Amino acid sequence: MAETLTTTALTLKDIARQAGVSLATVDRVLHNRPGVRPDTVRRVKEAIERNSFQPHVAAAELARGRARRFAFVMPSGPNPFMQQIQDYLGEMSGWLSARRLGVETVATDVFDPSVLAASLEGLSDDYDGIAVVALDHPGVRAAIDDLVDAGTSVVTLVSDVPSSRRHHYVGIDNIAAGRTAGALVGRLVGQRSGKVAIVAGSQGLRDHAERIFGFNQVMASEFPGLSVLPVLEGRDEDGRSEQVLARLLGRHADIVGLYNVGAGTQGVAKALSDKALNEKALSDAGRDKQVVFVGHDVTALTRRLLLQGVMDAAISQNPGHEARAAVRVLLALARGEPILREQEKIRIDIVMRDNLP
Amino acid sequence: MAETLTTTALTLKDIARQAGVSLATVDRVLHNRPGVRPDTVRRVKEAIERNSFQPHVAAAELARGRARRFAFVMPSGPNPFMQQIQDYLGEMSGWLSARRLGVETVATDVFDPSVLAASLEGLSDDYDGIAVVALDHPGVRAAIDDLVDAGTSVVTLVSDVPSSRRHHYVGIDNIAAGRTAGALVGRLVGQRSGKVAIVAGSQGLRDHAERIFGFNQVMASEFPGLSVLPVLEGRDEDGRSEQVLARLLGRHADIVGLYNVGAGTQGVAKALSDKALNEKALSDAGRDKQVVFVGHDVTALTRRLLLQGVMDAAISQNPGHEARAAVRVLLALARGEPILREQEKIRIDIVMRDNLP
DNA sequence: CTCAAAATGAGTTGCGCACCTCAAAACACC
DNA sequence: GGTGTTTTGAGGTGCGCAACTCATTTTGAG
Repeated sequence: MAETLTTTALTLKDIARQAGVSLATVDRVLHNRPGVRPDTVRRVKEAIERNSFQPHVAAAELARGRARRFAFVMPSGPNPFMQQIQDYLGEMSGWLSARRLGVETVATDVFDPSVLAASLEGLSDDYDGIAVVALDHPGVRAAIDDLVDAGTSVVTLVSDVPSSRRHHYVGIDNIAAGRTAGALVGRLVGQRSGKVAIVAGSQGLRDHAERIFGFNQVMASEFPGLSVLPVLEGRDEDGRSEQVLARLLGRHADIVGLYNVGAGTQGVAKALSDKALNEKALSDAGRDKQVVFVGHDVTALTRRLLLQGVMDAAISQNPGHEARAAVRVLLALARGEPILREQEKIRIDIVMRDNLP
Repeated sequence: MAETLTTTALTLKDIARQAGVSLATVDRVLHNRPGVRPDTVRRVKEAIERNSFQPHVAAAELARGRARRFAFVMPSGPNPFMQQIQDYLGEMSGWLSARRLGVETVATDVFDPSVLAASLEGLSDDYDGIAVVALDHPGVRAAIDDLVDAGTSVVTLVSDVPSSRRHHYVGIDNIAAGRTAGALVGRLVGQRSGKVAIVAGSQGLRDHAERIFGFNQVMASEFPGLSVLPVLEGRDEDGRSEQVLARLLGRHADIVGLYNVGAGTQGVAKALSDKALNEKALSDAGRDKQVVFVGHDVTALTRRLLLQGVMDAAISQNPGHEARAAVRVLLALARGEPILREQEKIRIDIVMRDNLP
């Protein structure tokens, strides 16, 4: 009836006795210190295996005694999503200080590779681990690899540099996110045929490009009745996004779907509702006359738009989860503990009105 | 440029000095031990506040020295979702034993209130905390309250007993989950009108009833073109689910949507694909002839059905997250640490083909 | 067999805190 | 002022491990 998953009470002393060596030797093996014969190493490791012994993390942490410092290198500028991540880091402060962990945020222009690389370079002396919202660029990759070589743990956050030797990536697969957006737009449009608009910040941003790629993939293969219009670039600004989209909506009367890849949501929504108003003047349109609108991230704004029915779905990555996962991964790396991949994996959330978090 | 979120290096000794008292007195205040004048208590607490001091968890854990034991009271029988939770608990074994935490699973008939209550009664002697998949019944509520009175931490898992004094609920809002399912069926059906079928395990199960309630709520208020047929009860069994659904599909040619509330997914899918085959014999039907199928949980089966396009969406609660959240909450309760509500909250996930985890 | 190098044992210290004891001091009451 | 009670101080012990020193033993090379 009761199945035991774990039982332990052993200490290093027990391992030493079982292996027939002293505590000092076990310690040497455990921390890969030199001066132990290979055969002895094997005997100790066997004893550890046999008992599936795990050093008591609390004791280890206490004995090690070092306070660890982590840096979060984040974009300067008023990005609401990044702000959310920082807010959630702030909420962890009690948790962090109870573990003697220091987390500091370093704001920098992550969009300028040389500035970002320069910001990273100096950090390895001051920090045990670094989480960075990274631009995928050779200079940045080199800076990351230098940090890793210097013994600093590095995780990329939200935006990855797969070619670097970073230890971990905390974020979503943006191609899959784009595919998800495409499937949603296509399915929610239903049997209607028509055109689909895309508003992005810039196609030069890796994450935006990947999302667009995934989106187009799905549209082409599964929704032949929908034709995708050339991507509009709104630079993640409300004003410009509104402007370019309004012009497009004016030119094409048969737009049935809209994918907003990045920020600038306020402007996009404005252009869309203006259009709806105009049409209402002409005919009393039902749901089927409306444009299906899918965007990214759950912010105060998108939350409101979802509740109002202006927006149909938001593709989201949980910023709180990302903040905590990054800290946990850095901590696990610093302690030499294994990473719980399943726990740290960031999911692509589909958020609609009724499952708003 | 660098903003400090946390800095600490203080110890209890520093607090004692600042408050002008001895270590012993600080200890008394910290652990609510008697024998300290109110005025002194205030001074000590002020010193703690002033420095936002947090006791070092590792040191506290080590000094306290107690190994903690938690029990997970789960349904016996082959429920794949519950099996997943247990699997994820198993994956944590390293993490658990490194913290000297023992987690054991207790299988019982959670659907029989007296059996469940009896299982719970004996547990408070052996365990510091208990997670239970609870049936909402007065007897069970009483058993939970008894455990709480005995000083045991209790969290309800997946299924709640809101009227009890359990410390926490780890699971989703099933009404909102039903609403989400309703919105998905309605939106994916599009402009078509017709009938919608519901297959549940039993309307007597609180979670199923709540989901159905939420589902109907949305259908009634937002999709007047769709009429919901009486709920079929499949007892979460494949055979029976297939049978009742097949009969319904035979009687109503204009079924355009299907909501499977619980298990029995295999049977539901079978009935659905048989119908599709029959129709294909008559006319070469496009997507618009198909039945929109929304169910719950991501298992090997639903994953396959989503990939095949048989199923359109699965409403899911992350079993790994639930397992870990339950453990973390029990641990936080045992240690007297605060619970990170945001972290432990279980979301309603919408899983479609392209965002399959 | 000799000697240096390598491997190992034995032991110490301290991390920060919980928990305990015992004595001293402060206080309240008559 | 004396007595009993409450409050406080001082100190010790140990949790399990990391990190270190120094003495001793074993090993391998010559």
